[in-house]
Amino acid sequence: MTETKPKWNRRKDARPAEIIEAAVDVFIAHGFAAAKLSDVATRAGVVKGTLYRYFDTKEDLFRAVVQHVVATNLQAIEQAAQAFRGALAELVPVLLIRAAEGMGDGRVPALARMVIAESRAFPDLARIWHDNVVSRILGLLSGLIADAQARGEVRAGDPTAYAFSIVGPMVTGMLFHELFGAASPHAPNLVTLATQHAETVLRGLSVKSDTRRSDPSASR
Amino acid sequence: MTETKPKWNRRKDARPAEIIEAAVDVFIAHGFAAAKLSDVATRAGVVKGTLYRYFDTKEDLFRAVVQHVVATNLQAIEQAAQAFRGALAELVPVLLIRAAEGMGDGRVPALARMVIAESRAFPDLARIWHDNVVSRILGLLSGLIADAQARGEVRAGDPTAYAFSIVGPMVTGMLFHELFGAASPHAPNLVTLATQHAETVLRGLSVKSDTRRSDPSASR
DNA sequence: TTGATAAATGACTCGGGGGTCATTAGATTG
DNA sequence: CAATCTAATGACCCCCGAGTCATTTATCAA
Repeated sequence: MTETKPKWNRRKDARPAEIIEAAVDVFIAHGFAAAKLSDVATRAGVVKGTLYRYFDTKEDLFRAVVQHVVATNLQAIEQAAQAFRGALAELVPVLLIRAAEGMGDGRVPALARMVIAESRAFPDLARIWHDNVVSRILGLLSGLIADAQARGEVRAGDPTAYAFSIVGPMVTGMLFHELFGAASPHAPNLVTLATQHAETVLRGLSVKSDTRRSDPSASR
Repeated sequence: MTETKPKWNRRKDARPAEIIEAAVDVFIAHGFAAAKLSDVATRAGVVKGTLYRYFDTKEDLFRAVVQHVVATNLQAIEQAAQAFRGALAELVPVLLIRAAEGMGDGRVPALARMVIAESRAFPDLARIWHDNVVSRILGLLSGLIADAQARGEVRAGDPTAYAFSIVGPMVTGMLFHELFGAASPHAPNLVTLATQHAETVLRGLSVKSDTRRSDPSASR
């Protein structure tokens, strides 16, 4: 047993990923302000000082965390919807139910919560989230809606607002679970919500229906 | 000019309200962790030490702030909806549009954001918000929906999930504005969203419609 | 094998802000 | 008009965590 255990080893390229991974957990668990860099370091199997070789400041590390998670979950979302060709009525239920299932792990909602929490202190953080997640999804969806309108499948109206009609309840439902857990008597079952809301909103969007409401002032 | 200005005066009963008022602004502006009690004190025209005569700790003050705002905006919400007797189709547009207008000042959304931000650190905070705001609104609304179902106005389905279908887009829209402002090309106009979504969701809920969708599996 | 390089360490500084407390001085009462 | 009470002050303590840096030591190149 001459030289078995080195006190540590160099991992110039492996470290950043390990640190970010650890930081994700710590930030999600405690929020930005309450997260301690020493905790991050410990969890990464490293010492605090080491962090500063890879990240200049706590904020930098936080930004890296956000971008990491965003990038991770991005292609999945984008592929799922972008690869889709067909009637909106086919896509919406699939989209919502997939969302309901996919958010079960709590990684994305937790990060969304973080972003909501810290975006006032770091406005660029909101921008990252907006540009990479929200804007893409909304753009994609409202584009599909506009197409469906052109094909005469969907009633006249603002496509972006329609996009909110579609995804809003799911977003709210996820937030509800993230904040209040399943304990509340009003906690929605996400899959039920997705199924039922898809049905409901599609009935509302479709041109075929003819509910004859009192006010016939058409668009906008 | 013998005794014009006293250095300060006693305001045993006025102080707490003034302090809370100041704290609302500071907490909303910076979030819990970043808010400095010295700032709160200054804004309240007082010195930091004075705060501790009325609130034992920063957390206590924060809780008081939340409860204050909640209490303030509560009767307004409750009256508006509870006093209402009539068809759901009449209530929903009014409710959503009022929400769209009322949230313009940014007080409630900002606090909601705060609660979202800090609820992991202070779980009881989430409970306060849940019990006093979310639960009441949801209970009220799903009750009205159940009534409407009993009268044959609304299709079968989970009333709570329907409630999410109604309010979700508005909640999401408000959050959007709170987080990203009006700068984004996807920022919804809240009044437009309220109007259009009310129309849409009511078409989706109504039994009269007969969109004849592929799958006739009725309830659930 | 042996320098040279720089990754990693850990003990350190430092500032900021939450919380305290002896003192001051408006109010209050008789 | 005292004498008393206590709201309010402001100087203070002190912890804690972000960020630093001289030193150690694994790794690489020659």
